[in-house]
Amino acid sequence: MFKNGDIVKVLIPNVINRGYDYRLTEDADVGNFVRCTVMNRQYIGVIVGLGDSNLDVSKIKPIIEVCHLGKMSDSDIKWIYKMSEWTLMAPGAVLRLIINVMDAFDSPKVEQLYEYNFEASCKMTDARQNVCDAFHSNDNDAMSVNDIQNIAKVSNSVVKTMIKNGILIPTTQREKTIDDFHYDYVDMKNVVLNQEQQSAADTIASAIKTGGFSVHLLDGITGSGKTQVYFDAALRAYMDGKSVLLMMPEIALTAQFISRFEKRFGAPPVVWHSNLTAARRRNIWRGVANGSIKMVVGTRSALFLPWQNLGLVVVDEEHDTSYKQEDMGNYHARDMAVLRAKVSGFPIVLASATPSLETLHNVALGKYKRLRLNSRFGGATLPKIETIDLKQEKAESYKLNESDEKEVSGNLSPRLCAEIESTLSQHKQVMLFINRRGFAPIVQCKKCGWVAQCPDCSVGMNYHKRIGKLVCHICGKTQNLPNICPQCGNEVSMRGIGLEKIQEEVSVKFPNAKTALVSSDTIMSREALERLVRKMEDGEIDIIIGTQILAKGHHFPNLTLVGVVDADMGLFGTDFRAGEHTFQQLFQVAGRAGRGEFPGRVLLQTYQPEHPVIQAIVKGNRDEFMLSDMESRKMAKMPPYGNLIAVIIEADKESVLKKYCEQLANATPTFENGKIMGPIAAQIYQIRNWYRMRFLVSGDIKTHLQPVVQYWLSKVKQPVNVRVKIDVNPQNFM
DNA sequence: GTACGCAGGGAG
DNA sequence: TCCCTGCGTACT
Repeated sequence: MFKNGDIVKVLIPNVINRGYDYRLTEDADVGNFVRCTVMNRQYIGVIVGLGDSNLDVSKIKPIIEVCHLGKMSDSDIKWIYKMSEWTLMAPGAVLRLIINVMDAFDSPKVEQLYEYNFEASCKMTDARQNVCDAFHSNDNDAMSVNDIQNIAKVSNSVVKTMIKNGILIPTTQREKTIDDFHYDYVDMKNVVLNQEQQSAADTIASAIKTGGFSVHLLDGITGSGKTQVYFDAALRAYMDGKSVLLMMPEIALTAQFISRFEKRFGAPPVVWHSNLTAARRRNIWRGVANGSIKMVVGTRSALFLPWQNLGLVVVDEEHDTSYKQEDMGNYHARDMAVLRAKVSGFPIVLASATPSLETLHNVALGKYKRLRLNSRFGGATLPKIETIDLKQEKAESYKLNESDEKEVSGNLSPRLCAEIESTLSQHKQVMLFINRRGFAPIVQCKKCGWVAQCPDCSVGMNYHKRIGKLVCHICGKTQNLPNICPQCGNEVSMRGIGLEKIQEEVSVKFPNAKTALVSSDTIMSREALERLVRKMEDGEIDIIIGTQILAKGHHFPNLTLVGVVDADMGLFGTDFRAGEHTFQQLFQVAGRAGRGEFPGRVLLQTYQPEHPVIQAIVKGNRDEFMLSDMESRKMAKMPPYGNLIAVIIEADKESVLKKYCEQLANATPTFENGKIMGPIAAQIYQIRNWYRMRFLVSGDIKTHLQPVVQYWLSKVKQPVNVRVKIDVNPQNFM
């Protein structure tokens, strides 16, 4: 306990902060949130210890106030520093992930709020639908104009018109506060676990009871009932008075999932994701901080809520790449969750049908305990998976109009088409998977070879037929499609396959089928996805054509055929994880077929039917494939058999970038069992007009690379207008 | 990161 | 002489 007048060290939630000293104006403790100023700006910081700078007393400012809402425990603070050590983010940058609800300590704002008037009929445009979805994702709470714009991602004029037309109606100005909610859960005892599930649940339960750090991998195929097992664990920890976090990727957080939760726990979960109103974020943050919210279902950022007495974390779909944060700092939420459990000493559950290689490696080392669920629920059988060799079975070309002379080359092989035909005739549904948005990934001149490029990034632009424009998939910039080549004036052609192109082919070859296109371009919110799921369930769709957004989470009982248009896509990247990720993705997609009472079939179109990844999926031998992939990583000393840190240098001026990289290259330290490679131009050299170079630091598994990188970077002064991004265990090699 | 202060250059 | 810009520094 510190006394009024003591000098304490306060961590400021700021990208560069490592702690500043302040004078207390009242008694306070380590872990207390305090309000203070840095350069005349107010921040909420955290007391992390006794002041230790040798500053003149006159320079040390007083704290404005101690906030009596929540507290960080010693282990929470330790976790911040551990995470900082691991990711090489400043501790303040880590704290900023926690204190990201800026107004959590202010009294609620008085703002005009609006309700959505569901009685009013109006013309539904895309933008208005997004507004409607924004209300749905916040339980139809009243919202401010600001919230509506931010969440629905619409302009002010859309909101204004909706107010004028009476679709949005002004309502009370008071925001709901934490006291307006009650979060009590009980075991509804309406689920009977099978023997396998029960034994897994018992193992986790005993870990919760004993306490202390342990990692459990809940390893079971889709439909094997992983959710109910971790629900069981969550209940036990909750009943023990512990706080519980159920973490999952954004797209797995479905209405289906929420209703299962509600059924089991007797009340809906507190849901935390990126599309919440400011008031709701504030409420949940405060509720977690004061301990009244003890269970949250949320995306990766929920790990950074101000947890009190956190006693269990579940990471569902632990292999999912969306756990890797890449814009605000570089951290892997799954790994940081494990770190948090380790520091605080509580059990953590990782769940997946296709665990990551890193996790399986930890199982092999005996660090993680594997709990297998083998039987599929309700007797549903796994789909039969076959390949179609595109070298043997060429897709037939087609005419866009009967009268056309020209034929367009197709991408759906005769066998796949025949299977679609027969599936449709049985009144069953078809899913076609192609993991590329838009119509064509390359727009090129037929004569001179000119390729449409993004003016701000060094990548080609994709043609999107739906909006009739060229789109950059890196920065999102759109441009008009040139009618003729701007270089030589000749005709331009579309090359490569995209989602929209497949839809075109489907509409020609199956003119009577009702199709739906599903990608991040057409599905802007979880609600839009839910609507689609409902349409699918109601049989309003015959053929659903989509990207990986379709790969998980949904039961479609009538879906019996899945066609993967290009199974080779992603197999031959430079990324050493290409095989693993392709396997996981195709495995997940394959899992969509035949989840109901009807057996499913999966057809993979490929030029490489003998490729080990394809063979592993066909034979369904995940473990064998993982073993062989693991072996090749071992040979190449790649993770998990080696450590990697990517250091990406970005600058808006090429000269500055070049000079700094040169200095860094000259300053590379030598160290045992590892090396620093580079600089090379990053795979995407230019993004949003910033130039990018990349160093790769590698070392064997026992070498800690973080201190090497830290020492190396500290030797060269970083110029202004240069960004240094440090990516520990990079997942992506852009 | 970002506010602020200083030095240097151009316009009046 | 004033003001704008660009760079460097310090922030407790």
